[in-house]
Amino acid sequence: MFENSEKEIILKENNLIIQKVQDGISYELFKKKINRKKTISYSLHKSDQNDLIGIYVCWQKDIVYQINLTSKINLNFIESFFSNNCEKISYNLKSDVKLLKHHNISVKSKVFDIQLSHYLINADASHSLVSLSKKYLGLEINKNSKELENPEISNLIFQLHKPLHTDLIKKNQLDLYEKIEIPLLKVLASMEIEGINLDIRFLNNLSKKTNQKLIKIQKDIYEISGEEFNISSPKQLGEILFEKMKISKNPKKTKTGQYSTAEDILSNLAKNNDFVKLILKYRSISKLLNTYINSLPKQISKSTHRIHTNFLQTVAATGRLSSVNPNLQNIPIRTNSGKEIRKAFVPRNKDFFLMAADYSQIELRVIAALSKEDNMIRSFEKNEDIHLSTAATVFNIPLDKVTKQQRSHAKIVNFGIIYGVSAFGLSNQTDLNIKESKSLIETYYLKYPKLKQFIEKQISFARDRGYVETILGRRRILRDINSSNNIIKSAAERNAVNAPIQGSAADIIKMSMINIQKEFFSKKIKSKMLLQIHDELVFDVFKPELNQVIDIVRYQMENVFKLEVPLSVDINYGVNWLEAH
DNA sequence: GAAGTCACG
DNA sequence: ACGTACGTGACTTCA
Repeated sequence: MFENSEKEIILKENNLIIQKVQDGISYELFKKKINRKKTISYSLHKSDQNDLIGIYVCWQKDIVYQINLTSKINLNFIESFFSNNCEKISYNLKSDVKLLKHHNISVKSKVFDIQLSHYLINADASHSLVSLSKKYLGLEINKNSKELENPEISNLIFQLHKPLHTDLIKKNQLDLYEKIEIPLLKVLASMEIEGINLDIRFLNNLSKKTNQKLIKIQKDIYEISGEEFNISSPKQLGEILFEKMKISKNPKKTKTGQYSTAEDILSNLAKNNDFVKLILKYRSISKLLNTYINSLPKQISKSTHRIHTNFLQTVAATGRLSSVNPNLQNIPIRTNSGKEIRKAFVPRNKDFFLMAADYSQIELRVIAALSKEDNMIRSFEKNEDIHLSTAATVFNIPLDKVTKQQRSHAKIVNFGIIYGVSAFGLSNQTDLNIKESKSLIETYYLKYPKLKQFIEKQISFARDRGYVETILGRRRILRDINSSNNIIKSAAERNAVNAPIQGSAADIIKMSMINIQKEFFSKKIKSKMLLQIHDELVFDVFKPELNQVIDIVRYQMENVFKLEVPLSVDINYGVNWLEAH
């Protein structure tokens, strides 16, 4: 019906027909037609300033309709498009949800996200349209994904919908996709739109003080070394330390043959060398200054005056989220000077607190539950300090006889279990030599036999099936699990143990985020969820709601999924993120 | 753009 | 006898 209309422009490129839908008769017909379709793919047309100028839609291979916003075809059309019954196929729906929200439009239709669905099929693989078109459609596209234009995008994602949907079912991921990832995307969109308040004046002050410290240390370094050089250059620093000053007999080198000046190496050398201490001091201060103190203020939105991170839902191979522009999942906490930076993250105004809710030892609880290691489960049930009780168990002594050092060793082994422990790695992390590390690990397995069985079971499952699974059935494909190269195979075996643990913890916090948001909505809570940092959620809490919010968050986080161990959550609040810890 | 380093869980 | 912890992102230097 469009072909005969004089008003439409028909373009052909690569067999793709692009039909412009104009004001008047063709638009009216088009609207009726859209409402009869079952599935439509779309791609939002944005200006360089990220303003919405139109939309491309596709419901038939190689035919794309272009609709530009005009006085007649306005946002009402976009709103009804995202409200009707027909399923909308998109690529990176979260970014569209945010843009539409900006225009007060919410997505009510059933949706399918190409990128997100493939993340569940194979998280390690590329989810770019170019890769997916090759894998599922056999198309060789000689462009990189950034060069694809909107009409091409809507055409490709229309064709990708069915094969991806089929693959989701085949890989048993549809439930996880529909019940977790799709609802979560909307939660993340709200959190990103909300943003977090930053105290710029505090950071500016901190910047001045920190900068002075740095200059002083720089001067001291130049004085001792007898020359000025770029301390931030590992190459130059290595030459000063290991050639000019000869501070080590057998300097460790990196894989490219350069002297390694990494922290763990310099820390050892610093024990009896004040110059190296100064270098480490310089390094840590310049890191804080460049990555956080001076950078975060530049990321504040001019319109909202807040920091809006972007949570990436399709990057981490285990099912975790990641955070970019800026990364708010690696804000310093471990050192005293690092902690200062957390004070810059503040509530939206005086009527709010910043509140943090942390899962306590969630990964160890997960491994205790999955392995059904009764001894460890009991420690969690009794709410004991898990590293202390591990030390008591492994060294066969009462809890109150455990030394600091024993607890610290137990802690390192506990983490080692999660990562895939080795005697070498353990001896690297402790003052134990390889022999002592080996015997510590053996004793550990002797006392926690089911943990050892669990590890073996994961590896044999992976060898059998080629993947491992989380508590919600999220898969990580381990193609190297049967590799003839031992190094590669061992790495895959560590992944077979680690991925279900890290991934199950990710499943759990994702579920709780969805439930918390739902509760906030139904109880008309004004407080907002702002950040997720793997085992922690951060909230802007309206003061009158404090007790109610604490109850909701604790209940939802602790009861979201029944494991054979209790889940425990620590909640704190205050006038900044540091106080909320 | 890769390499090295280091911030977090 | 081999080389190692699991998962990320950002910054600086340098070819």
